[in-house]
Amino acid sequence: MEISFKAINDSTRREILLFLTSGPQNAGQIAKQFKMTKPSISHHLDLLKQGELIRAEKKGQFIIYSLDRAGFEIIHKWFQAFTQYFEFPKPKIRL
Amino acid sequence: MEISFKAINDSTRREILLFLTSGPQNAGQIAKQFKMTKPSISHHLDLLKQGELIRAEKKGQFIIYSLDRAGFEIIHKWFQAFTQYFEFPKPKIRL
DNA sequence: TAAATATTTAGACATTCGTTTAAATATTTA
DNA sequence: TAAATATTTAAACGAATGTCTAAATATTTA
Repeated sequence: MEISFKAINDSTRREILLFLTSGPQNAGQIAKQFKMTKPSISHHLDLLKQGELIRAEKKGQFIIYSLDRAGFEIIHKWFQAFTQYFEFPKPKIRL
Repeated sequence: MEISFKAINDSTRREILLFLTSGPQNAGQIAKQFKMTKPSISHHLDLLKQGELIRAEKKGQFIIYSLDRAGFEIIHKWFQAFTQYFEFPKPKIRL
């Protein structure tokens, strides 16, 4: 749990998560989105993985990253303790 | 936004938030819950306030802290970008 | 107004964090 | 098997973080 909160406490990592909502991507494609070295992105990916927000799957010489439900569930569960006190608007349904 | 994520990336601060779900409390009462000095708690309260997760109201010689909807909404909005990809179970209704 | 109470501010310090460059590992292609 | 490609690991370093003690500010009470 600790590490999931840590993982989302960085704008680069949150952008990576957002990027992955468009579908699984390999490390190189992810790194290409940022003006930051590959080792830095690799480190961010590692933290996201530790926080169970993404998972990695080796495919030949590539490593494919995708969103992992587990970490989001951790955050969601934490958040729910507060939903009793506030009502949050539901997202508009997109027709 | 940045600061809201930072604010919840600390177990003491998350415990303070949870404690405040039982209702508004003054700084001393909050500090009493933790084995940590008052200045440390004061600093945590300041960060939570910066993240708009709590608000402070002076009442005589006390300062009363309570949950602030604004910060929770920031986190909720961010989270919603991912709810399209995962379904999260609704909390059981307490009868 | 002096003392007591509640809380914060300031300064210091060790630890953690985000980034970089250089080197290592693994896989594919020629 | 040698070269190229994809990605990570290691080491270093400045910046940010969490904690403490000491001092300051504000309010209430005697």
